[in-house]
Amino acid sequence: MPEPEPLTPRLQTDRDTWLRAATQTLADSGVDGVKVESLARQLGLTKGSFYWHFKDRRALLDALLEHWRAGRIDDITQRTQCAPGHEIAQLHHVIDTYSLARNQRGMRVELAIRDWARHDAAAQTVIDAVDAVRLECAAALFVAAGHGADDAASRSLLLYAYVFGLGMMDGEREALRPATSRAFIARLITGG
Amino acid sequence: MPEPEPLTPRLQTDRDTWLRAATQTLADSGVDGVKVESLARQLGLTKGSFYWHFKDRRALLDALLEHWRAGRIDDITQRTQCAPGHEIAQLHHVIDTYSLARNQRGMRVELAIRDWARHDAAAQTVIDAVDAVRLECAAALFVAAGHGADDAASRSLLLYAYVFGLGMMDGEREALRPATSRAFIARLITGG
DNA sequence: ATTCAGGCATACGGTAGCGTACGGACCTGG
DNA sequence: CCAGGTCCGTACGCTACCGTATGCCTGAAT
Repeated sequence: MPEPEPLTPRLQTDRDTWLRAATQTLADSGVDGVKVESLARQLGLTKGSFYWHFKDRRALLDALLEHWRAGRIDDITQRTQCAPGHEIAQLHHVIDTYSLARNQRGMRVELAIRDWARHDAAAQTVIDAVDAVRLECAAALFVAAGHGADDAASRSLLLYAYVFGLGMMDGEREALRPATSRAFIARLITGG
Repeated sequence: MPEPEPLTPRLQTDRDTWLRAATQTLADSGVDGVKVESLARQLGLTKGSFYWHFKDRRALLDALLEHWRAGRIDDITQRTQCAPGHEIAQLHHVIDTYSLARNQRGMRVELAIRDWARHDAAAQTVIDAVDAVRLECAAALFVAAGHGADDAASRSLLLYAYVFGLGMMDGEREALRPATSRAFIARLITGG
């Protein structure tokens, strides 16, 4: 008789090892740098392992996208919840979180996926979904802070375009800029 | 005795054919899509032609970078010259020019090079040089419009980060957004 | 102890791309 | 007419990568 446990416990572990290495390589070298044999060498394994866990390279990339999508949507929904009256402060926190070097790795993954999305429909779909949720969440904060719906939508777009544009222009050097400049820009965006 | 003309006139024409095709492919598929044999097929030529005009693939990429650098620096220095008193209007024009879909191709080239710069030192050097000139030019306009030096630098950074971030997020859909929203954001950036 | 599936290695064929060697067509000056 | 340079095609070897086939090893269930 078949056992009631449908999934072996350790089965996902090694699969996730491949996923983590792939994410790291994606951040470092872009999607074209994510190669099966290259990852295998890096992990001290061979393709035999990879093709046991994944149907093919595309399956790895799709798993990567899905994992990123879920993580980003979780992240933004949590990060945009706050007590009434603190919406502008929370928006400043969002700006800092995204633009500061502290999660430079997350920014590199994001930029790699955005570039990937320019030639890949699946990646573009994920980007669109994440962007939509982010814009909606930020706009809700602006509305709660007293801005009109159109203003809120425009400011949200400015916020994210600035943050990701900064990540693209500045890269790692952002942290060197004076905090007063960052605060000045954040005030321009939030109107606070 | 050697002739005084150092360069044959038509020599650059076919070389530029390769450069144009490479730029187009760069915009469409990123730097990894720029392949010698692929370009040759696209042009109805063979590698024999390519390796006569260029030492290797890297030489093509370097020529691409240099051409882009010169063009962008020319463009921004021209676009930021204006009569006194019209600085803010000129800045609005810069924002529109960069963010509107009208030069979507230029934006795709720019995004491809920015992505390329994340793994290539030569591309990064070019990006840095272009960014420096752009920020300087825009900041000069802000200063001429009456802003302080720090404000001007911050607003310039916000301007370009927004514009390129928008190009990355929105891609081709930017033109669909209402003009009132674009104008609202431009006023937030320029303070006009 | 035997069986069996999970997990991985080895080995292979196939493709795409880089760079080189070489040859040939064409034009131009002497 | 021919010598040399320009411009390009053909053919080759090499490497990196993808995906498949297949076999080995190990631990757990019976």
